Amino acid sequence: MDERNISAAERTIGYLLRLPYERLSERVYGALAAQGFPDIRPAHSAVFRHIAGSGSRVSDLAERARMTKQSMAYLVEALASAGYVAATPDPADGRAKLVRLTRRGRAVSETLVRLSREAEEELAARLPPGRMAALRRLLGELAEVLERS
Amino acid sequence: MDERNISAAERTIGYLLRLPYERLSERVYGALAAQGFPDIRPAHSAVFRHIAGSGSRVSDLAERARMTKQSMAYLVEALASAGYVAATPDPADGRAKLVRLTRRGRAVSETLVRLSREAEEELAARLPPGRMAALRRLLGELAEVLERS
DNA sequence: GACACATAGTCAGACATTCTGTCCATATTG
DNA sequence: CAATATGGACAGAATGTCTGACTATGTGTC
Repeated sequence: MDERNISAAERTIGYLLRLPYERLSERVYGALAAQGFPDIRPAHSAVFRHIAGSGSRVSDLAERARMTKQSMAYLVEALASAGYVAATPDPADGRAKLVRLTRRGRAVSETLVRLSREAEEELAARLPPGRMAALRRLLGELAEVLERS
Repeated sequence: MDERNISAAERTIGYLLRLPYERLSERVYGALAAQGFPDIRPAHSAVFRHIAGSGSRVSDLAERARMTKQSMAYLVEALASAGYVAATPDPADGRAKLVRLTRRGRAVSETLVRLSREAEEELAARLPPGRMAALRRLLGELAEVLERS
């Protein structure tokens, strides 16, 4: 059996999910760097994706991103020292601090969403009409099932 | 805007791809560990996924996995010292060596494919009939488009 | 055949991203 | 108030990736 071209049957669903994910990441974070945010890396999306407009606690961010508090704190610290987020004490809890996006952080967040949408649209244009919408719909259903566990 | 529950419109396609990928990875590599291969981690899939039955060069593996020779050599070395692969000189090229799966390496490869299929089937059972097949088909089309670039 | 260039692999070092374990300060609850 | 839980910080480690520099071998041209 020649595995140079992995047969369709042997492509795991994980491989099929990972391939486009990585290509999109490369593209989006490359473009983000070109637009003046070279220090934002894919790992930081865990923060941008989950942070609330009113600010979030590190613990909350960690839980939503399914990582340890320490790992999330590392990401937040990097973003804070680069001016993308700022932390203020949580008035409701003396132990906690609220992490908020700065203006620059909001710019990153909006740019990420825009670049991702653009990448998706360009990819959609290379597929038969409706395919990308169907894919998005299916992935949404899958996410719903997964979030329920 | 409350971002605690990311609205469907704001879910990037990257996020939608990444979510199931990560859940599947956790599950598959957790099960693999439980079946006696605790030292195989997701990064090693770059080797298992691309290695040819007749053996592959490190450079070839690196290129197919889209990583540097050095990074691939690091993964191969870890697998070699744990007995999952073995390297022999390439008779056709004195600079090169051929990396081959050992019996134990083939067992891992087969187990990975099986576990992934099982995970996919169980997930499919939690979706309306046909959805997983449709998803796989769409991801296959997407991969075809992406490989062409 | 010699030289120039390309390729396979290695060594060294760096960095990013995660983890575990430990600890302190503050809340919460019986 | 005592006991426990929680938010966060500090220290250390493992993993996986990169760049740069290097050696040895192969390839192609004169």
